[in-house]
Amino acid sequence: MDGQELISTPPPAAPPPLTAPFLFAPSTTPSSSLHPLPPLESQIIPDIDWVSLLYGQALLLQGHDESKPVTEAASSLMAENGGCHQIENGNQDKRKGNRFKKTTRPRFAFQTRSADDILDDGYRWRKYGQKAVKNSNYPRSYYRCTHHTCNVKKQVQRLSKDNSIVVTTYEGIHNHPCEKLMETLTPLLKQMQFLARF
DNA sequence: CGGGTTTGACCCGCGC
DNA sequence: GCGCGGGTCAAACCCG
Repeated sequence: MDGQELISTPPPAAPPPLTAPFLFAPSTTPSSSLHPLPPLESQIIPDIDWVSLLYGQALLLQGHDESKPVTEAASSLMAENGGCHQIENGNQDKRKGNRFKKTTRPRFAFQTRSADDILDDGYRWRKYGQKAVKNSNYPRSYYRCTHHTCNVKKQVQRLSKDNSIVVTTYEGIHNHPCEKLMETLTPLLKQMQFLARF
């Protein structure tokens, strides 16, 4: 996370009051891949909570309804916050099985100014491809979340206009806790549970 | 040896 | 129908 800056525009409407604003602040600002990315000189947020950006932990902290799948809860949360735009994604899993099955997956893109292509968002990613993209000097990298039940993907590409800008596109929502955040929070939660007994 | 990366091949949608 | 571009696969390779 060091040396990375989120570059994005504020959402059209003011974000709703949140129980943990510090967690949600970045998540209300990503620019959609459906729309032109914001000008580089727009708002810069130096410290980003990448985990909350992906909603999963925010849901855990808010104690989301266990009966609901995380993805569903996350989708509704996203709709509430108006932070992410959903688009219809075709062509999922083209290669094997249900090739032309159309699915709707949340997808959003944002820009960061960073020397590193890979942003430490708290999740573990496995690279599964890299392609040279037309009209771009830099290749696009494809990553999948390594969690066995998670089907979240992301694409990372550096802007040819300004090679200090990295465009990251997330597709899908994590259906599992973030390992890094859990590592951090577990001792705290244990301590809180211990103190709550008195 | 297991997990991650690299990279060429393959597949599909789309525009002409 | 064909070629192009984007997305994915999977074998080979690398590394701790």
